Amino acid sequence: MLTILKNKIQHTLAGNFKDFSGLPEVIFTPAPSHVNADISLTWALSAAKVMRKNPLEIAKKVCEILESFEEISSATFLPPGFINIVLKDDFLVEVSRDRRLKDRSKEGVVPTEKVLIEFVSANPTGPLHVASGRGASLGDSLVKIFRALGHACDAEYYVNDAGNQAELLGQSLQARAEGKEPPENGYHGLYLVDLAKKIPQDLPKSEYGRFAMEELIKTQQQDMKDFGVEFTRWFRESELHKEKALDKTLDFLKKTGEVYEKDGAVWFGTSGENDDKDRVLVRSDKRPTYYLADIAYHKNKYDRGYTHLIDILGADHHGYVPRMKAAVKTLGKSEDSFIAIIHQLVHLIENGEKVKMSKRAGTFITLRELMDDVGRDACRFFFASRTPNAHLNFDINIAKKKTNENPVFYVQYVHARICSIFKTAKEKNIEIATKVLTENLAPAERALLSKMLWFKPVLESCVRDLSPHHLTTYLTELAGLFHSFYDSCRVLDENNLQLTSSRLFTCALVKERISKGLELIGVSSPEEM
RNA sequence: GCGCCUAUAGCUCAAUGGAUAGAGCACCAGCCUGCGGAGCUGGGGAUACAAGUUCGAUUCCUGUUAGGCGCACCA
Repeated sequence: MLTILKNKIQHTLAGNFKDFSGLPEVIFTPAPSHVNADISLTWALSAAKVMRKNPLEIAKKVCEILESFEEISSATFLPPGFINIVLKDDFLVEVSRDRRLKDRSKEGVVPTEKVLIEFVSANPTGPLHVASGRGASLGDSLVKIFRALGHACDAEYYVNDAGNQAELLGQSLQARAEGKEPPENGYHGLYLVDLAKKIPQDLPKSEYGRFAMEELIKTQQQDMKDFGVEFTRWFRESELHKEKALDKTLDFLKKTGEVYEKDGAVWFGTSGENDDKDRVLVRSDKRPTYYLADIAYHKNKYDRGYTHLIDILGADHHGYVPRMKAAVKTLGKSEDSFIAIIHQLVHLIENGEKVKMSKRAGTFITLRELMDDVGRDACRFFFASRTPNAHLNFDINIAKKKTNENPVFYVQYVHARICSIFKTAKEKNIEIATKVLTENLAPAERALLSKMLWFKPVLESCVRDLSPHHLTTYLTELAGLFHSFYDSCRVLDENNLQLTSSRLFTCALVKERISKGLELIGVSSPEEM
């Protein structure tokens, strides 16, 4: 409904200023707290450039136009040309009742865009560590947000089960089974000690690698499940080999003329605007590289009908992006059909010092340990609240405290409080209204309703920036406004049942937003805490 | 050496080029004979440094400093 108003304003302004071309788009932003309005526009400021007129005069004219709108109570302008809109209470109430996230105007249209987000994709040689948790949180939240807004979006985990890692893994496992230390370049994590105890008695040693890998894949799948992350598909590299996808991809690439042989290896001419040097596809010993397999995998994604591929990678793999972009281009796909989200690494801090993590030495902290210490909700909320391309500091001491130093409790508490109110209301047989009373709307309740206008726009920001952190910020703000409302507006008042049921409805709306928002980042909405 | 990312309050995080830079936690002062005090109200406290573009810069450009990551016929 807010979109409808925006479009209406856009058209009206276009009509009123039809002498000008290239007028800016109308963009609604929340009004800053000190101006006491619902919506702000900077349209006059940007229009001033196009019109070559004083922005303040434009703003004045716009306000005159907006004042005639039936949805708008007042429109005021301030230097240098800000416009602040106060909605009429009944319109605000109507809008806040609208829970639709999907745009109904597009219903019936066959979706032409299919997004595939690939994330985590950790090697099946050990349990998942905390950095994978960040990628998992990002990916899963984005998939859920994309879907909530009505986009077709799938989630995929690429299982690298075909490399020569299985052999090394097998050797490491065998060493552990014999009570020895794994080979120098092997896997030293203690998880293999536990796994060694589970080796079936009649299993030939040649199968140890396979066995360990399958077990570790199961562990990773359980980790993801317990972390609240769902994948549409766990795609195995071995599937590509089965259908000779690497050979076929290589043939395809050869036809483009960018493939050549040198020193007995097959090279791909990726250098140029993207990459800084050419890359090997097939080694001189005829074994394909990971790169060729990954090109085949991405080709497979396109062939399955996905129009937009999003890969979520840790910063330690960012150098990989240029060659993938080069490959995408050679596959005949537009460069913007492939997007890499690079998230910076997670630094664990314990007792004020950085925890050094080494996968080879087996001294890394697993996602499982973190979840057990901190709880899934706190983990998910914490990971989701930072923009991907910034480093994330994770203070283990604070995390372990399970105190309200983590804002997730602040948000969840709103949900628990509302549930408690509902419980009391039910005991007293007070019904929830289907509408909020617009007369005598208390300031705190009005502020709360106004905040709820921004739920969907916030989700759209998340899609725009490919990050769920706007949502956690929003939820914290919404929670703050609710606590404030709760404090100043008594909900249950048996002397005024009409007001009571109206406020119960406001609570119901908040509860819906909070719980939906938390759900989108994989956090639970407890009814009691 | 080259490339990518980052620097905002004591801590952890926000801010499509906009207004008085917002929150949570911590700290100080208040608030419970009513729906959950894991709460509310008030207070102090921040854009690494230097130039530039702009009516306007935390945001964009350049440089400096500090930190993280990457530069394989590994994945």
